[in-house]
Amino acid sequence: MTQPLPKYDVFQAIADPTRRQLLQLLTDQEMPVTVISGHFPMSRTAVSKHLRVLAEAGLVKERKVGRETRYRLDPEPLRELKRWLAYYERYWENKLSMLKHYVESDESDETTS
Amino acid sequence: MTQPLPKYDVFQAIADPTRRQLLQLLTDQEMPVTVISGHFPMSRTAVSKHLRVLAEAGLVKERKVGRETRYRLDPEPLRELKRWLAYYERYWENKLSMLKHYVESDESDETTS
DNA sequence: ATTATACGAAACCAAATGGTTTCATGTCAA
DNA sequence: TTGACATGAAACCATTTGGTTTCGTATAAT
Repeated sequence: MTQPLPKYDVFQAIADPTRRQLLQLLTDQEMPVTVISGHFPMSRTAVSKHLRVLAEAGLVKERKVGRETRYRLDPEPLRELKRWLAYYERYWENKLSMLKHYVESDESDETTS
Repeated sequence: MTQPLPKYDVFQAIADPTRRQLLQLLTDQEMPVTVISGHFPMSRTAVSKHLRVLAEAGLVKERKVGRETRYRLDPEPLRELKRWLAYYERYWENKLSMLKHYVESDESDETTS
């Protein structure tokens, strides 16, 4: 009940460039925190925080193995992004519709004044 | 030269829910600031700032008409997002590859220890 | 000419963000 | 058991962010 109400959504999660790099890095490999942070010019703790943000957004899954925590990509939440994007896709698919809208709103005013 | 070096990229721009609503609102209509801000529970100035962020990311275009500034959607920068997304798409297209990766990285360790 | 409208700029503020360092804890290795 | 390693939690800090209010200015309307 009362879902933990994730603090971060996909949109926020991918807004940060470091987090996007993290996703890319974890695409093909499940990796422990220390190894992951080795790829970034910031402290392990900082990377760890980014990972938690990604985890809250559901973009990575963690798994405890001995004393280490391994992370791997879970692209599932990107579906939402895909759907969001699909809505606008038709607008660049044919620039015609764009132009149409532009002209229409333009006229609707010029003719009224 | 030396491009104004846009302060906001698409990822940041769409991270904010208000700005996503703005995009949606401007999808079918070119609108002046006052009208736009009428759709939001915040000050006109606040909306204006969001619009500037969107403009810097190239997601909206502004046009001065008399004393008003009209904004309209420009979905072009969303192509970049689309491309970014395409990279991950294959990973959810078949969960098989995901599982494969998972098992592989799992074994590569269990068998080594 | 005067007033009202549409807007941006500026100054300001609280909260969120991205980073740090330090400390505590659990697990592995000698 | 003793020490090293892997990690998260906590406290802290500077900057950014998202919002506000106030003021200036350009354009439109009377």
